[in-house]
Amino acid sequence: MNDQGRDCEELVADCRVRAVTDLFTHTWDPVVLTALRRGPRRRRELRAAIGGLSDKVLTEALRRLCAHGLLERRAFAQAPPRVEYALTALGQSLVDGPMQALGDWIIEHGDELLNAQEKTS
Amino acid sequence: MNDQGRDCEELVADCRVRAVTDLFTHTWDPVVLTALRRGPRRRRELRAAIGGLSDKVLTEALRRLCAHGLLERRAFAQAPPRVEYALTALGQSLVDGPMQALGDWIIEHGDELLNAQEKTS
DNA sequence: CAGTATCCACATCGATACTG
DNA sequence: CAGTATCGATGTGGATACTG
Repeated sequence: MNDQGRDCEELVADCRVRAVTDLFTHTWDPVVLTALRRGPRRRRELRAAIGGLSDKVLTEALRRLCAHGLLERRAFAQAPPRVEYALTALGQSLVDGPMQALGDWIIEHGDELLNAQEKTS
Repeated sequence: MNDQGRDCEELVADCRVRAVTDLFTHTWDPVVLTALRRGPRRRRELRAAIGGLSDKVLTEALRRLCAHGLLERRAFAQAPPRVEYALTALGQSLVDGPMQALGDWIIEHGDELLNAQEKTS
C-alpha cells in the first residue's frame, strides 16, 4: 500500500495488488457496490435488495466505501429522513471494469469452481 | 453460493457475486495466486517472493486454493523434500482475466483511491 | 525444506435494543 | 427511515517451537 513505485513482479506483499484486493476482504463491500451499479438507492432499498446483512454491517460497509471515495452519500433534509447512496465515478469504473470481469468469469467458470470445492470438502 | 440459477439482479446475497469475492476475503489468497502467475514455484520461493506472511498462513492459503481447484500441488519423493505449487487451468484463467483487470484498474485509478482514503482518515 | 501445533491479538459479523 | 451502542461468536492472521 505504501510502495507504489516498487517493482511488484516478485515482492508481492504491500504492493498494488493489495490495494485493490483489500477492498474485497470485507465480505459485503463488493456486494454493496454491485447492488448500486444501476443507480442510486436509499439505505432501506439496499438492505432489502441485498438481504441477509444487519444494519450495523451495512452502515460499516457504506462508511468504508464512502471513505474510499467509491460511494457518495446524499442526505435530504426531510422528515422522515431520506438518504441515498450512489457510486462515484471512481466506484462506477471499478464496478463496470474489474467487477464486471469477475462476474463474467464466474458465469463461465463457476461450475468448475463449485465442482472442485465439493470434491474436496 | 447455492442459488446458481436465481436472478441476481436484485437479491445480491448468496448469488454468484459472492462465489468469486469470497475468494478474496482471505487476505493472502490473491497475493499467492499472483505470485504464481509466471509459473510453478516451490513453497520457500513463494514465501520469500511474497514476504511478510507466516508459514501457517501460507499453508492455509495453499490448502484452500488447492481445495478450490485453483492450485495444484506437486510433491517429489526426495530428500530434502521438494514441493511445487502451480496454477491449474482454472487458476490461470482467473489470474489472467479478472485479476489482471484488477491490476490494470489500480494502475489507472490507484492514485485516486489513495487520495480519497487519506482525505478521510 | 515442507509442514504441523499452540497460543494470542484483533477484526468482522450477527442479533438486539435504542435514539433522532 | 437512518443510524448508533453493546455483547458475544467466530475466524483470520502473527509469533513461536517442533516434527519428518
